[in-house]
Amino acid sequence: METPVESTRERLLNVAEQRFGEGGYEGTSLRAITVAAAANIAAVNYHFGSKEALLRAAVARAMAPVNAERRRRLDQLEAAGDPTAEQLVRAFVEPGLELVLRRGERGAVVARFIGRIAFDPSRRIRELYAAESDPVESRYLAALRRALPDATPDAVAFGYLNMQGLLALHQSQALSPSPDAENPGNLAEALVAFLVAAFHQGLSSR
Amino acid sequence: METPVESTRERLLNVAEQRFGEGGYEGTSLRAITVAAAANIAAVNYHFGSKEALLRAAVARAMAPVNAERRRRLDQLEAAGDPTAEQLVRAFVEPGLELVLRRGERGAVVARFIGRIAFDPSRRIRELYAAESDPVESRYLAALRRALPDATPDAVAFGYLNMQGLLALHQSQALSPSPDAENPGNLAEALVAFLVAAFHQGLSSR
DNA sequence: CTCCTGTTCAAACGACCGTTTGAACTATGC
DNA sequence: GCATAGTTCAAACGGTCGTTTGAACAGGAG
Repeated sequence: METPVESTRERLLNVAEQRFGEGGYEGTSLRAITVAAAANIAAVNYHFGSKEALLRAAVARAMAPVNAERRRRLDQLEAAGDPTAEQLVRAFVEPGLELVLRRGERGAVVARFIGRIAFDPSRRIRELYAAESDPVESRYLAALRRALPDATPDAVAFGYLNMQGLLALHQSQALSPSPDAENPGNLAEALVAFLVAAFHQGLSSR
Repeated sequence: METPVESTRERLLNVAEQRFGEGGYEGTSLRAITVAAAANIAAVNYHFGSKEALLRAAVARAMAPVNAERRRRLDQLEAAGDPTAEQLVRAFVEPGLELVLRRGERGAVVARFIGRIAFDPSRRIRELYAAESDPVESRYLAALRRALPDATPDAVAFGYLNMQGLLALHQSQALSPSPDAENPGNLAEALVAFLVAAFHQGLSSR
């Protein structure tokens, strides 16, 4: 071995990210993960404690840079005055899609993993994801309410939910062949335009 | 037995609808279904042939009235001239949410089932759903392109994908506590307004 | 060298999975 | 009556699941 290669723990997280993203939590066995990671079955329980703890660790690792970037953008926007709805939507959506843009194949794997887990059939798993994506939510909601004074708080919350959902949907690539699959940059622009229009026009009438 | 109660086949479909909608396909065992339906394990393979065939039958039964209503509305709209984007969005979204409105508790169960299966982690299952929801798709796309002459075909397809996705998301109740959970009528209106705005403003710039 | 801590390993645990079997039951047609 | 076709049943099939066990291995500290 020339390169000090990844540790067993890292290999498990990498493979878990990929397989959970492809087959979901229930649909992926620890044996499939450990074989692909060239690790022993018992390694999962040694390093993480259980299958669900492995998932939790993978979600936390995958969400950390996204949350950090969202926080950074929010700080920057709010330091310059009251941000517009478009700026806020951009600050939410782009960090989620930049994964795909900037990190090549691994970025696409991470994005699909995040998107898939966010909509897992099991409420338990969805809540596990929600806990990791929570930290910036209330700040975004407050800023959006300020940017859209004509919309009721309920309407803003409704829009935020739709934004979260559509982003996760595109991340997971669950929407059959997305027309922008081969061009993630266009996807981000199209999604931002779509959401901004919906926020501005579609919510005020409520 | 006084009432001729439902047949084993119907009870299996009803329970499958409910359980698959709660736990997803992988997360729901045939034993859980047959116990709740007061049927023998072997009944599934006798009446349907396999677990997947049971799912297929349940999806077909659940989608039939939705597809029929969408077709009916499309026929009616096109008979009266070129429909607007709002009319088309309404004709797509409302049949999917009317389930919840008109059929009480069972309607909500069916809606959640449909929404959940549409985003199942397994590509196989998603394709099974897509096959059932296909028949009206091309008609909608063509009508939408006519209603939005300023948007490119790709942009219209992108909007249709988002509409499909958001509807399924709200049907599945995967978006944590939806603010309109207790009032499905409002949900339909809000979703239509949200989507119509996005279609009109958000797609023309592409 | 010896101890010790951290890691990996093959093997097995009990539980649950979807599916199949063949016998038992039911009702209808003759 | 009897045969027949449709349905239900308990039981078992082989497999896979997440988890646990206890021994083997590694390498730095004393």
